[in-house]
Amino acid sequence: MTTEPEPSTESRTPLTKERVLDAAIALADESGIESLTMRKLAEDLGVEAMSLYYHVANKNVILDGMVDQAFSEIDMSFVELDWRSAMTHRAISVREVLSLHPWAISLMQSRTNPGPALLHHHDSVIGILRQAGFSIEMTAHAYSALDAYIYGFVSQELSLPFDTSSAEEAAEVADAILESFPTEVFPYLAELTIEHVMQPGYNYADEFEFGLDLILDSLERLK
Amino acid sequence: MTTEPEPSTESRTPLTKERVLDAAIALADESGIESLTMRKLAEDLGVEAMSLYYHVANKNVILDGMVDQAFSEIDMSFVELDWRSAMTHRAISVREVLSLHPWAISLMQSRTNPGPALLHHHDSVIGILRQAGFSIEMTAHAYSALDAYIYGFVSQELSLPFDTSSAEEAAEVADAILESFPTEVFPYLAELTIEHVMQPGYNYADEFEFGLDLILDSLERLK
DNA sequence: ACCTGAACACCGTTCAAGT
DNA sequence: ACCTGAACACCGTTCAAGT
Repeated sequence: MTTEPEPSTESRTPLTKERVLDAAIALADESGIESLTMRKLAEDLGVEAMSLYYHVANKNVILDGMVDQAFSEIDMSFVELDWRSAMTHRAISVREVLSLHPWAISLMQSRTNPGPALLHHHDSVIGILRQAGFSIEMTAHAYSALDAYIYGFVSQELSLPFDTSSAEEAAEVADAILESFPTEVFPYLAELTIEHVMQPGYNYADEFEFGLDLILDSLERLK
Repeated sequence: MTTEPEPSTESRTPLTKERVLDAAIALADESGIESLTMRKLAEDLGVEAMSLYYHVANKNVILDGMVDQAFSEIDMSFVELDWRSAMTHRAISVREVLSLHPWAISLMQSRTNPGPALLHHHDSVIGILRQAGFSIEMTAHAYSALDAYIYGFVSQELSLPFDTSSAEEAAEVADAILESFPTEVFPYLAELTIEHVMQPGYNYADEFEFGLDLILDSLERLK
């Protein structure tokens, strides 16, 4: 019985901003952004909370870094495709990354310091539209509409209290909501829920590409 | 010099859940959702923090109530219009209310208890689409796409560090971002910023209806 | 019936101090 | 150079107690 636990080799590696960021992302991925406290983060890294302040100025620096890290994970191979395929692939890839890191979209919306990965991503998307012949103005319109749609869809999806690719879970939740009011009071809501959402095979996740195509169809026409 | 300050007539009115909710909304509107603490809210109401727990089970009940209150403020007169005008007017009205209560959209996304005002709103929108001849499936597609777009646009707009209906403020912020990197590194981003965003008369807020029309145009074609 | 004081288990952060 | 203990000014919430 020694008085000190053996120091793990991991905890002996000196801290760096990178290690702090990686640990913050791992913690937020696993336990949710509300579990990301300076004290818990320090614990995961084998140090005291106060040690973190030697490597980052404050918690906001960590949050900004996490967002940019997430953006750097977006698959950029869409830059090789024609504009419409490129927009589709980038939308799917953005959605994938944001679903993998459910904290990212809310952080994005509360933080306003664009990092290098975000700027690079923006530049690539704008470049594709410009090279495809979209005017500057139409490029701005297109980018605004696509981003609003993508972020809005993912926000909605992440805020639903069930896995959107599971028809069973969706049906259960829909059923619970249905039972909270008489169907005569909200007849159209009841109809849509019973005859669509609660049907086997319904998949809210499938709505993503449908809505995306609505926007892309119109853009193609206006090009 | 009396030992007790005169009790204001206001603070003598007994608390109710409604008064707590109204005060919570007033506080969040004025000082931001991060200022809404049980202690500050109690102070505004002239009681101690612990008194609030006699009227509401916990803070989440207040947050849920605030969201539904905001939804009840949406102008419902769109129900009289043809489907396309109705969708446009309801989108504009939702955006207005969410801009008036900047805390509402983030609360909506973190809370999952739909209140009566939200359910009624959903039912009305679905009813318009169904009566206009949209199939159940197409109604689901349309609603999903429109809501994703509306909430996404408002989220983006509220997260920008300037008033989106001010061309001057947008240009200033754009200029600051531009100076954070050499223009050769992100040429397309630089071009869009300099030749569009920083031009006099540019108004990000104007993008809202353009993107909305992209979706509505496609829906009209598919109807 | 309605409100409160004291307490608990948390936060982020500062600062002087340790090695 | 890197880490920490103690402290500060906060949180939401419980509970027994006051009127």
